[in-house]
Amino acid sequence: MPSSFGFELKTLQAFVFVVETGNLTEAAKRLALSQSSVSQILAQLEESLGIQLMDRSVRPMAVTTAGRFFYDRAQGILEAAEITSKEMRKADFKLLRHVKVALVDSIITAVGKPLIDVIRNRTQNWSVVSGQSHLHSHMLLSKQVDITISDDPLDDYSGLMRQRILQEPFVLAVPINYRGGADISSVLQSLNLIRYTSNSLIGQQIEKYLRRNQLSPESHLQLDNSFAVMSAVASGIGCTITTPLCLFQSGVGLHQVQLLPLTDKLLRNISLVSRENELGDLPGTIARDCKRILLESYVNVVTAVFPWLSADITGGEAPLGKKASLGEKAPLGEKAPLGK
DNA sequence: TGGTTTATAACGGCAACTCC
DNA sequence: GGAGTTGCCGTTATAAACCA
Repeated sequence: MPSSFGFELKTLQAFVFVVETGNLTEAAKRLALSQSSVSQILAQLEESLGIQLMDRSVRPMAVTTAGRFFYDRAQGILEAAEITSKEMRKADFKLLRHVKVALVDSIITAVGKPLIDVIRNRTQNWSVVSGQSHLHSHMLLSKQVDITISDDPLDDYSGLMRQRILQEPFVLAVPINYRGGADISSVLQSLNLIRYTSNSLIGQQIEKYLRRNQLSPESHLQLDNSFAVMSAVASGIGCTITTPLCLFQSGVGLHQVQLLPLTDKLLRNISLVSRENELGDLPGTIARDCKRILLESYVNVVTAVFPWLSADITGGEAPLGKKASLGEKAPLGEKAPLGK
């Protein structure tokens, strides 16, 4: 099949040899072809490109300006082809070349360092972007990233592989000196609700929950990040509905607020989503590592302060505290197993 | 003018394709 | 599956152009 580019690698090789030797006969020797063949190859190359690469008015023929430009490009193409050829022959695909991961802010703030270490150890090259989860779906579908770790499992799209790495309950966060009733109606009667902005996924989930429970607190304060929300709660401005991970990643001390359970349970899932059949077992491996990291760096810390949360924070199907993240036995409060 | 380099016509080998 | 056809790629032979 003729190449749609107007040249093939072998043709480029011949042209490069002609330029480097300045001589068809010498180039032909290097290529183990006849001088005639090289002459024809060169003529066909010029015809298909529609431009003169060699000046034949002088002997030996000289390269034209266009030819000089094409020579530089041809060298680059041949070098890339050679590298690719060597890499393919080595056939070492245990490490993927470049993996791009999008992480929801709460994950990267809470466990970013160990998680990036995991990605670094599993790939040759990597890049991580953060941001709000609603932006990640488009990036994954348009192949701007390879993996997302966020609270959006992209259930509406096919051809994706999803692995839940954390399930946690939404909770009521109230100032540390709050002494009123523990149910949400009582809390909202005495405290302003500090909301997450409605364009965030977590904000939308909370709004849905409020409508379902026929609660319509006034909207005085709407903030776009967990640090701002939790700082406002800690300083006594009001209460919020959030998750333990959001509190954990906010940087506000766990002892600076009270957490109360929601009577009508609302859960938040953090999932690792990747395109099917593209990355081998890497997504599964990273998902397992994520669960381990979350158990060690987050769950154990949070449940030490709020033991009643241990029943509701799970990774995968089983409660993280009871069956550990990797199917290992690590009761909450005990040291999670290190390493793989 | 002879040696060197390049272009071109004619031809062969081979793989892919078609037809029976 | 085998025979015929086609097109591509390469070769040889040779003519033409260039240079010292």
